[in-house]
Amino acid sequence: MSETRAPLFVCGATASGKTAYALRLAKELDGEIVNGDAFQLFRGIEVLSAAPDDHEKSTFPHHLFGLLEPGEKCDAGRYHEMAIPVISEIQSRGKIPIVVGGSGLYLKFLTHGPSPLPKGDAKLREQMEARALGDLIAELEKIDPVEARRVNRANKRYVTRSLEICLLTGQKVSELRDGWHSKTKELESSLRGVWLIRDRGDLHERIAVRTRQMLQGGAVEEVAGLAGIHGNWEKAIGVKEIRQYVSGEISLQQCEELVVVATRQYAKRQETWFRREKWLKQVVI
RNA sequence: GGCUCGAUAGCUCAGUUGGUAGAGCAGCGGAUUGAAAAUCCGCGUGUCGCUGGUUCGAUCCCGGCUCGAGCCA
Repeated sequence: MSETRAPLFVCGATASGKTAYALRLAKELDGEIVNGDAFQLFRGIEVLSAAPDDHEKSTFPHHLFGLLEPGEKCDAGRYHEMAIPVISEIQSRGKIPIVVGGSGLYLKFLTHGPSPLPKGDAKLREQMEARALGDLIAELEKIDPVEARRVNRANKRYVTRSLEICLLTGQKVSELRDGWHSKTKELESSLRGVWLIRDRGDLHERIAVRTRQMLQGGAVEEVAGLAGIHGNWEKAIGVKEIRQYVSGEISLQQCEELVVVATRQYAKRQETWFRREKWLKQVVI
């Protein structure tokens, strides 16, 4: 794997202009685009997830877009498994993989590698979901007191995950995680990537415009068309709001306002994530 | 024209028997290696409409004015 063909990461908040930036890079560096977005993996929600359109995709090879059925399950680990062979295949052809996306956790699996922790167990999670938070914390306390102190106890999902790992491995999560974290630190000097930063007001404006285009450009039809199909895709911003609109609970204008707000909040969380990735080169647009 | 009610944070409103005020939402900040566009945590940002009066002290009480809603003419 030649150094010059190492993947280049293009990160940034939603609506910051990653797609356009990546296409320019692809042209400049003779690269190919690899999706780094958790929701653009799914087929049938291209508009809702702001995936690149056919015209954009026609200029350079695009990988990992719309390859999952809407009903399929996915997680950061599966994404990693799918992306690694695609990236090496691009490199083997002498091209540079340009990974574009805003899903911090998914990208981190690519940049830092997956931890040796076991993947989620749906059945176990269902059981734990039914239990009280205090009960889960008490059990975690018995198995791994260090983790019980360290985990965000207010976040049932994180407590559940910690306990899940203990139960599946018979080991202490805290020790498993510590070992892995210490190993990934030195990796960062070899990573290449940019974080596209846009002025907050400008970003909000772009979110407002894009949300309107999305709702008028087919997102409502996409959501309506997938009625009855359950899976990860339903957690995309806009699904809940569009369903409320379709059922007549709220007006289209209210729907638009709610989606805009949710998108702005998401963009802020993304910036918090990328701010922590010190290896990313900041590019102010 | 008369009467009544309202005017407090970006928005919707609560409150102060007179000691310069607080909720929700928005906003801002943070956490986050296998659900992540998820999930969770922290932070109040204010000429209390304007103007006189009473008072040691007024956002609160009294008068006037402005704006808004309603009722009566």
